[in-house]
Amino acid sequence: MVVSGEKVTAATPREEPAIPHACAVCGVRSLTVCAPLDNEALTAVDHIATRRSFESGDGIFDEGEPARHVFNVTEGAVKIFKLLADGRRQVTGFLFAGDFLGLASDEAYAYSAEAVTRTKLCRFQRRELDEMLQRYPQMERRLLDIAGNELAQAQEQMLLLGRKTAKERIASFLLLLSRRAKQGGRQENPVTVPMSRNDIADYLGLTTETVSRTFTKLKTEGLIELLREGKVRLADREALSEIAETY
Amino acid sequence: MVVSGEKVTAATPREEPAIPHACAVCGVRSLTVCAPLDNEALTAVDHIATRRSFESGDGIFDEGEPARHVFNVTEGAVKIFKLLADGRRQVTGFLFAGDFLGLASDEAYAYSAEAVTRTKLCRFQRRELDEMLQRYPQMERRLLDIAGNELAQAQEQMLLLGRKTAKERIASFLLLLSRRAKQGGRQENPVTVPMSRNDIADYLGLTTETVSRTFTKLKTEGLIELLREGKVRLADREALSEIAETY
DNA sequence: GCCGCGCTTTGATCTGCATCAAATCGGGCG
DNA sequence: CGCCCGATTTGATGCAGATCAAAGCGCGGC
Repeated sequence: MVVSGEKVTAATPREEPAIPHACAVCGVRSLTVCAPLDNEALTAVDHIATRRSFESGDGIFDEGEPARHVFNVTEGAVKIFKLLADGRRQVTGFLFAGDFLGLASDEAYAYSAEAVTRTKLCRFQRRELDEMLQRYPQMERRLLDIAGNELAQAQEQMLLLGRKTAKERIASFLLLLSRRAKQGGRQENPVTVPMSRNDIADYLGLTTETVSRTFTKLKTEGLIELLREGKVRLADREALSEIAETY
Repeated sequence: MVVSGEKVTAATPREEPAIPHACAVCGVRSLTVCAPLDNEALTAVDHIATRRSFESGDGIFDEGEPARHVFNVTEGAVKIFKLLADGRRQVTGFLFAGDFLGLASDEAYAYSAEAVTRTKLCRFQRRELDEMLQRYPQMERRLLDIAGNELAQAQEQMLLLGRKTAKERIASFLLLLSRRAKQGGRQENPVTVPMSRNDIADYLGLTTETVSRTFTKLKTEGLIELLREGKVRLADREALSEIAETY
């Protein structure tokens, strides 16, 4: 298996250069399924991992496809989504550095995944990772924790989709992004909003227009400031929290 | 009655109870986290389990409460839900015999749980179950599977809440109930709908009135029949599937 | 068997967000 | 630097489902 490198060295069937190993210098390890691993386990994981890069908009996998791989996001942002036959789309999550991608017990992916920004992933054969999980039970326990957190997050999102108003949804979303940025060691305020209005709309069960109008309204009310490069300053976090009714 | 053909360790210092343990005769074991356990493990599980009964409407636990227990539903139906400060409610799931209740890695329950019908639960101290999971890795793997399935189901529900029309939601819901009834060994058609219109509304992100109207419309169109005791006959499953766009 | 009350159904009206439409922005590229 | 095109914002109108209101009904209790 050749890691697709730069064109200049394309002919060489050699693997990555002789860095100790990539996992050893992984900046997001403490956030991932790899967090509890000792050196021996980490070396083993390193041997079954391959790194892949994606440009903004690149598909990573499609719903229904055989789920042969799982991933860790090491850089960038990813959206996962489901489609209806007529093209209606629901974004069921955004993933950032440290997040696990591909958790689903079934044979096939339950959703599609696509890079939102330039993104780097750490990829595993599911079968090989399963062996890992058997060898290192602390890894399996960690994965169960991750699954539990995702489930709680999913339920929070159901509450949002089923019962919150547009304004509450946007406030909740901004606070979620900020919270996630903080826990990933990124800047929490102003927060970077790397996804398009349309992606946000499909995540919040709204339309692009409503998302845009609601941002404008929050800005007019002085609760947020819209900055360059998709950054948003949460000017009155207190008030936003009150509106969101959570976090 | 002793389960025949299984090994009985002569060295066991403890007597088995005169009555076989409840786990041995558990009718839903094959559906639960206990499915992969051998006799020894099952006996251990039996010792840390207590059985509890609930009447329709009884609370089982509340969101935010310290999550000291986890449960298996052995009979009946349970709803889990989250509330907003002003009383808006989102039912995030209905659980039936065989379902696991309380999966959430955190210290506190992420949602409230309440019996929808007369219900029986098998209750574990979370701490004791955790020890179990360490002793019996196949149980932990099973739990990870369960979590994966719940996650997939949650995403399906987000698609429903974010993007489906009222009619599509009701059709999806009826098919889901029927599918779950089948996999739990209950009658799939006509399907029993044990929860109130209001609970259904709070699950589907609608109002009671819209749920009622939509049932009526489906009936008028000949797709379903409303029978006694909350049973619904799916008269044209084909058409319902087409409307639901899934399953 | 009858009563009463909560649940469900049906009806009339209202509204938040969708839809349709069009300007404006902004950033990548020659 | 200026052009171009998709993304965003803003505006006008429509509608699915919410809300408000009032009958039906069905089930448990007596």
